[in-house]
Amino acid sequence: MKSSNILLGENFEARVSDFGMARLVNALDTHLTVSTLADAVDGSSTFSNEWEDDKATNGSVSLAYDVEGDESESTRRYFILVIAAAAVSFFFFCVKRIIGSHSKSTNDFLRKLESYAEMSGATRAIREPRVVVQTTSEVDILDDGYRWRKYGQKVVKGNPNPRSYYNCTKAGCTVRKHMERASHDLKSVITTYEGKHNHDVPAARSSSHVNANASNAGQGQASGLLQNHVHRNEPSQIHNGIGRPSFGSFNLPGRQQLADLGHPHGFSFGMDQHLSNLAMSGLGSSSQGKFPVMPMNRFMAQQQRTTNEMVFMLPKGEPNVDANPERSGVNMHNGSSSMYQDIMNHMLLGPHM
DNA sequence: CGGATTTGACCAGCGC
DNA sequence: GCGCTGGTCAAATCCG
Repeated sequence: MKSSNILLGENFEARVSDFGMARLVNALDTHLTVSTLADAVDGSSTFSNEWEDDKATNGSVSLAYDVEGDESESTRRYFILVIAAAAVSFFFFCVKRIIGSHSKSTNDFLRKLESYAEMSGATRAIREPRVVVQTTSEVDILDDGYRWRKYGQKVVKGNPNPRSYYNCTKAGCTVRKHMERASHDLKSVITTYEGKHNHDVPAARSSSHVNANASNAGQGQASGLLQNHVHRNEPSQIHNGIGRPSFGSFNLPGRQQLADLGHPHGFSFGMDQHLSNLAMSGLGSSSQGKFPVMPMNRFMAQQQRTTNEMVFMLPKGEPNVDANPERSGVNMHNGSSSMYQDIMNHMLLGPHM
């Protein structure tokens, strides 16, 4: 696998509805939209790329990027471009995983995106990669398949809800995460992952993560429900979803759509009206509530009882590059349990396989 | 009894 | 230098 060195700029945040790429994959039954938009920039030139994948997928994707000659916008445009490349790479990773193809046109397009990122001078030292996952959930516990040990809890400024800190229990694995309920929305759970697992997802899960937050009465039971669904029901669905794509068509409304969304620096994966809340956005001092939300399909009915919306974000102020090939393995087949790692690998490394 | 959780203390970074 | 804040440590406690 080749690392793409795609850099995610500061303040990058990405949203993906619901949890697990496999579930996302299952949801992609109509069309996706990928677009980028500069904030109130007039396009003196436009980069666009129309791409059409295998006929079997009936898919087409275009990317639009608006630029202007204003020098003061150069930094912003740089970030937008890089983020766009990362987002599209992420998107194409999804596509490629779904259709199981590596068509020439796909790879050409991805290479073009990569080259754009590199042209932007997108190389910088980074700290541990981070992924922020936001979900609307009745329970605090989001089962990502790994086993975690709680090592601390803290009330942070601006949020009356305590933040819980977890370590991966696997020996030698330094991955950490912390979870908290959003102050503005008690149903919203924000999980921040830091680092990358150096091991596979545990084959079986114990109840290690249950009752991690004693302040939430009854969560252990609810969490157990969630885990049951994740580990019994989902794998079959995931398996069915991968390699059996059901894409409709992709189209790219570009800036118009995002303008409608009212978000200045966004790009989004627009699904049809069945889809609920899949969006990616970058730049800006955005709070979660400011993100555009794109519709995304409903799936995982059991999961939805507790988890309705999932958002992936690369946190602000965390430039991310991780070109370590030893840690770049894609683990899609592990289903939702490896979602976090997939996100990390492909948002940071690109879709090359 | 072993592993996980709780929780107060401690530490480091940052801004003033 | 000091205070604030986020993050981590570790002893005590809980639980299966």
